[in-house]
Formats: sequence, C-alpha cells, structure tokens
Amino acid sequence: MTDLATKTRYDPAEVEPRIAREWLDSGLFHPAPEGEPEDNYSIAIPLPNVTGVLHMGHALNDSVQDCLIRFARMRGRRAKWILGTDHAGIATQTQVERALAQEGVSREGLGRAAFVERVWDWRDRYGGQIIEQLKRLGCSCDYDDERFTLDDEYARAVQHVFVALYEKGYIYRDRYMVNWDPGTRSAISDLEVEDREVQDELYYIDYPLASGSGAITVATVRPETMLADTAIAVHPEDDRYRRLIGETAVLPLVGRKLKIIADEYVKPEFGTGALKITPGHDPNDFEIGRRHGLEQVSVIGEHGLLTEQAPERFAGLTVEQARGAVVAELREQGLIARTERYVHEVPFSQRSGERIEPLVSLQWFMRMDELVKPAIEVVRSGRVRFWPENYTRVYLHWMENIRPWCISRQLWWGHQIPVWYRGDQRHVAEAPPQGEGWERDPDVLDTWFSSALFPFAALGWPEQTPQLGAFYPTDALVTGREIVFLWVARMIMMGLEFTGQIPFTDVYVHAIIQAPDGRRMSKSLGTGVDPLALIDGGPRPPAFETGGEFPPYGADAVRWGMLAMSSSQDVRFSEEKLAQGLQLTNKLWNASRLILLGVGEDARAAPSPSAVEDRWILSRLARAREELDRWIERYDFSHAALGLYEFVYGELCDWYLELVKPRLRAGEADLSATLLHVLTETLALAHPMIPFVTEEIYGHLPGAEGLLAARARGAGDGAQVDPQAEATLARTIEAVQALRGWRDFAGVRVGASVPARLLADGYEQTAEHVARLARLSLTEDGSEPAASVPIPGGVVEILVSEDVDLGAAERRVVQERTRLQSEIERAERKLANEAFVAKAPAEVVAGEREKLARLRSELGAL
RNA sequence: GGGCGGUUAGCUCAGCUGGUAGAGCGCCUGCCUUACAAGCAGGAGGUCGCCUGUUCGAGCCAGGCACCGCCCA
Repeated sequence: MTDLATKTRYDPAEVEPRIAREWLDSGLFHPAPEGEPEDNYSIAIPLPNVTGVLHMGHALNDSVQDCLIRFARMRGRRAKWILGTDHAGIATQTQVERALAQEGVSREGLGRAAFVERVWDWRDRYGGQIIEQLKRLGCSCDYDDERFTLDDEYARAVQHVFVALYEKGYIYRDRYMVNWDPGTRSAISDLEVEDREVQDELYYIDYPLASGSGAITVATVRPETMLADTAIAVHPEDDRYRRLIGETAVLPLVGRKLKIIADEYVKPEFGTGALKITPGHDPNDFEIGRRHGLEQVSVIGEHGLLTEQAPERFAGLTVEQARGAVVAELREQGLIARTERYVHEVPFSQRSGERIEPLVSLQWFMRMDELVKPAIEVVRSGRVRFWPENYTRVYLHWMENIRPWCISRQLWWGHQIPVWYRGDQRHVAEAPPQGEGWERDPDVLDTWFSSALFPFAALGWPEQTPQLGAFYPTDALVTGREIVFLWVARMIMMGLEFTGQIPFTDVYVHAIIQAPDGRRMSKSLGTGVDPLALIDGGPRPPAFETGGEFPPYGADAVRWGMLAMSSSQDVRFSEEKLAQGLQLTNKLWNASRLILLGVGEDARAAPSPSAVEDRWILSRLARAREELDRWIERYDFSHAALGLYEFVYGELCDWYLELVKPRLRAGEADLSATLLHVLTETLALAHPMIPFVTEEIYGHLPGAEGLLAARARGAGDGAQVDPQAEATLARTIEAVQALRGWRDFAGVRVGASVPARLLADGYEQTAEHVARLARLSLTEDGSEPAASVPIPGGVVEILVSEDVDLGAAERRVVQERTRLQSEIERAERKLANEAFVAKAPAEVVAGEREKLARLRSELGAL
C-alpha cells in the first residue's frame, strides 16, 4: 500500500494494477444468478468487435456503463454487466485475409474449412485485447461470464431464431436488388451504406427510334449499364415526349428493342427528361421495372466484371473498362450528343470504402413489418424510454418506414445459414438433414442478426437458465447513436418476439467525442485518440496542435473526463477535462492525507457534529448525494461529474477542511469521527466515476473493511439538510471572500493580521472563522476605522494600522460606492416603471425592493 | 429533398418553468501559508451568430436569415 505520509501526489500507475487485481479476485463483478430482474441491475455491453481495440467512443461508452453499474451496486443491487465480443463477420474476415495475403495465401486457395480455422486461431491469439483494455479502464464487467457470438451455445440460439422466423414466414429467399460491395464481395445492408458526393460525367446518349424518325436522348452517369437497359421512361405529363409513349427505341451497341413508357418517377427537368431504365443495376429502375413488368438484365456480375449477358466483346471487362469501351463505341457511332460535369451523391460501402454496385441477386431477407409493430408499441407507450427523449421520434420514424432486411452475407466467417438444398428440395432446420447429396447454403448471416439476440442469448436463452431468470430484462442500454437502428431497434424486436419481454427499459444515447476539428475522430485523418495513451501517457495524434506526449492521466482522470464531456450534444475532445479529472483525484488524495494523518489510529467514522461547520458539511454532503443521484438517474453524467468536483473543491476542501484545521490539530475526537465519516461518504459518492483512487484511499481508512466497491453508500449516516447551518456558513463564506478581496485591493501584506471590528449579525458561531480565514485580529477598540467592508448582515471596520494603505483603501471605497450607486439606480429605475410594478409577479417586485433597501444600507455603511 | 441539433469568455462547455450571465483551462497579480505548486488567494475578460417580434422584462419564447454538424431519403 502507498505510503500516505510521503506521497504528496496520487500515482495512478502504482495504484491501478494493484486495485484492479483486488477487484477481480474479489468475485464482486460476478454476481450469483439470484433474485428478480426488477431488483437486480444489469446492462448488456455494446458488443465490442473481436478485432477491435479501445477507441474514444468505447472510453466514453464504457465509463458511462461502469458508472451506472457501480452506482447500482453501491445502492445494494445485484449488478451484472453482461460481457461479450462480436465475431464481426466482414471486419474479421478482412483482417485475416489481409494477414494471409502477406503469406501469399488467398482465402479461396485455402478453402473454407481451413480458412475458418485460421480465423479462430487469429481470434484466440488477438481477440482478447479489448477485454484487457476494459480492465485497465476499471470496468466492472462480469469477466467470468464472457460470451462470443460464435460460441456453440450462442450459435444454437441464432439457428433457433432463424428457423423459427423462417417457419413463421418472416425469413424468405428472393431475387432482389441489394447493395453489392465489390470490396468485400458481399451484399451489405442499407445501413452499412453511406452516400458521398462525387463528381461524375453526365453522358447524353441518343437512342434511335425504331420508326427511323430520329432519336430520343437520355442522360446517364453510368453509360456502361446501358447494356442492360430494358426501357426508356418519360414523365406522363411531359409534352416533349407524350407522342413517343408506347413507341420503341433501339438500344445502341446491343440492338434490343426498348419500349418508351410513362412513369411519374421521372423528373422532367433532369437531363433530357427521358430516363434509360436498367432494372438490373439501379434500385429506382428496379422498382420501375417491377411496376411495368420489365425484363431484368444483369450485365455486371458479383465480382464487378461484365457478364456474358453483355455483348461478347464486353464480357469479362471491369466496370471501369466497360465504361471506357462503351463510351468509345458510342462516340464512334456519333451517339454521344454531349457530356457535362455532374456532382451528385453516390452510395459507398462503409466496410470497404468502395462504390456500391446495385445488383439483383438471390439473397435471404427478413420481413420486418410484423416484428416492428410491438417494438413501436413499447416505445410509444414509454415501456422503453430513450434518453435524451428526442431519439424516440428518430426511432419511431425509422421503424414506421422499415424495409425488409437483407440478412445473408457472402462471407465464410459467421453463422452459416441453416438451410440445405438438394435439387428442388430445401431443408431448413437447426440440424443437418439425413441422407446424401445435401448441400448447405454457403452464405452466413449478417453479424447484426446474431448481436440482436445478445441481451438474452448471452444469458443462455433459449434455455431458461438461472442467469436469464435473474438478469433479463436488463435495465439500460448505453450506446452512440450510430447503432440505434443497426442494433438497438433490432434487439427490441427480437427481444419481444422471442422472450416476450423488452430487452431493456432505458436506452441512453450518448454524445460523440469529436476531434478538435469538430468532426468525428478518424484514424486515417490522424485525429483518433487512443484511450490507453491517455491512461499511461503516449503520443498525441499528429493532427493535434499541441503535439508531444500526453502525460499519464490514469484511468480515473480519463473516466471522469469522459463523463464530464458527455453532455447531451456532441462535444469536442477536451484534454483540459482530463487534466481536471487528474486534479480531482489528486485533490481527494491530499485531502485524505490531511484527514488520515490528522486523526488517531483508533478513530472511527461516525457523524458527530459538534460545531456549526460540522452540521454544515453533513448538510452539504446530503445535498450533494441527492443531486448526484438525480443526475445519474437521468443519465446526466456531465453534471454529475462536475457536481462531484464542485463538492470536493468548493465545499469540502476549500471551506470545511480549512475551517476545522485548528480543531484537527487539537485532536478533537468528535471531529475525527465526523471527518472520517464525511471522507468515507465522499469516496462512496465519487467511486462510480473514479473508482481507483477512491478504492485506494478507502484501504487506508482506519477500521475500513472489505472493498469500497462493495460498500453500500450513505448507510446509516444521519446526514441531513440543515438550512440554519447552511445560512450561517453561506454568510461566513461570503464575508471571508469580501474581506479577502478588500485586502488584496487595499494592498495589505499577505501575512499581516489586521485589527478590525466585526459589526454584523449572524456571526455568533463563526466570528473566529472569519477572523482566521480573513486574517483579522478582532478587537472592541473604539479607534477610528480606516475602511469599512460590507459583509452580509453588517460591516467589518478595518482599523488604522501600518499594514493598511489608506490611499488604496480610500480608492476601494470610491469604487465600491460607484458600483453600489449604479446598482441602486438600476433598481430604482425598475421600480419606477409602473408597468413593472403592475405586471411583474409580486415576489419579483418585493425582491427588487429588498435588494434596493440592502444596497442603500450598504452604501450608508460605507 | 425531409428532419434533428448547434452557434454563450481566448479554448472546451454549463445555464431548470423568461427576472441584471457561470465552470474548467488559458491570461494577469500575489503567495513554496505544515494536505495538495498537478497547490492556495485575488482579479481581468462576454451587444449570449444576425434581424424582427411577443413581454413590464428575452441567452431562454415566436418568425426569418446566416454559418457548422448529424440523421433519413
């Protein structure tokens, strides 16, 4: 244990590993599966990706969750933070493929079984990294009960769900337009697609009319897809083209006959007002094609190469090459009327960064229209609440417009779809079919399909396990807004469908920590911060102005800083907040030293107020606890963090400890007991936010038993609000501040004790405090005052002495008089305003009158 | 195109139902005062993005504008 007497600075690097070990060994984070979910408290962690390492988003997300978990635990609830990692299909597969590529091996070369084995190896070797990092942050997850979404047990839950939904008719296979990601060579869901602005070339192409009388010109940014055109569409009201509706054009280079159709989707003002329709390669055209019963032609295949359905000379080309070839031929034939620059939004894969190729392909889909209904209901009715609540509308809007979910992925790493085929036969079941010749569907499920089951599958569902009985439904789900749809909404739907219960009651959507440039932190832009570099010290990201190294802030400072930054809107990363957190830990450390080195070995914590300041600090403590509780219950962590800081600095250290120092030196027993009590309770208040330093200090308390983390807070402390003591101390503090300000202005030497008379009411119990903290020597002497300083309830007259600069004192008086006069004028003007007196609420007017009276008497006293 | 949020001190952010603007950092001055110099005490610094309105009174309410960010299509 750290030596209190000599260590004047709190040293997180020395303390944290030791405390972390104690916590883990204690078994505290691994609660027995007992009791009822209503009494217990649980949170399912947003599954970190096995390939991942901690980033700033986690640091905030996990600081919040641990604060909630520790808070609940210290209020006597059995608290479980459900831990797991996600197999992260695409991300993991890509990472392993990249590693293989270095060895010159391809996934295909290796074969599926061997490849999957390699991924497992990789996962076993590197997959635990983020879990170790959570321990470094001090997170009190249930590490003894960790899930992986590809564990056998979990996989059974996933298959069970697939089969059940299939049997209900919610899961089906269909040819449909999907977002094909050529980078990962898989379909991806709408939610994994992002639009980016791109500058393209808009080509105007003449399509000759079959009648031979001229041509119709269409505009397109993707001329290569013309090879798959099956119609031309115009707006039904467009006079320029009305006469052509029903006619036929001839597709250049291919010769296919294209019917000219009318559809309201076409915007007459865009391009020429005539739109080539390519149902096989454009989502909007796909819909139009369905409406008009058009043929679908696919000239682009899954590898992004032109297929045999294209004219032979194009087959096998890449999309890029095909565009060049098509444009060249069209030019040769004089069919390109003109081109122009065109800036527009184009879908890209968030996974690979490549441009999405919309393709029609055979995929598995999930109907959401039925599942969505109860999931909308539970949010509408408030059984599931969003914090902040405006996410309710965002959620409902998305849910009300939900579309089928493409759940199959052309990957090898993941939950392989439990469907087998033999000729025309299809077997959908958790177990493989009997007999020869069956072939399993090669696709795997979207990773989010399995993570949607996490809150209950992690607890052993579909078995009715004790864990499930004790901890499901969970209480809160803490997340950034980017996965509200990807994950939160789907968990609610799956939870309701399969357990008949909401998976959690509260969804807290927290802020996003931005880089100093006001944008999302990004590794590639060099604006990402590694939380471990903040804890241990390490290089600042290249894009940071200050450069150099982060000092080692320690886990508590990082956690406190994260919470302090976590307001309801996005915030820029603020290293100052971490520094403030470090100051707080250090302050607590030193305040504890003062107390612990001052009280006797045999002192024990107990509230034993014997002076007004004792009642005051107990009162403030009670209030601080009440406020902190309320803030945390409302997921307002920045106020909770700052409120704690304010209590520790502004009340405990700056005033209470200063007030009681003489009594502490005198070895007063009641005071020792009270001090220990106040310290213990303060540590308990602070612990959910800054667990390490508080646990460490707790270990030094005489008579302390067990772990602070396991201690119930506020247990039998009798701290209560005492308005009388608060009023007394409020005026005492104000008086000291007024006097200190005056001293400084009047140039009184710092150490000098100034003779003065205290002529004010309400200082019966605290006159000595005022005198000591403002360095006055109080006297009844009737000599002429050099100055008089207004304080609440009266005035302090400063007597003439060699330490008082009379000129400066006089200037101070003049300044003060001017200020008072202008305030008096303002109040008088307000009260002279008949409209104000007549219409403002009576108490406001009365308040103004009181203020005026007070100002006048202060002016008089000068 | 639709929607949401933001704009307050040099920086990062608070500011509850409208009643003369706050914190931390930074800056200035003074202090190594026996818990803490990663500290203590004191101080300077704001037309609350712009315009119009409602009101006795607007950072807060309403309408408009500008810029920034995010979400959905």
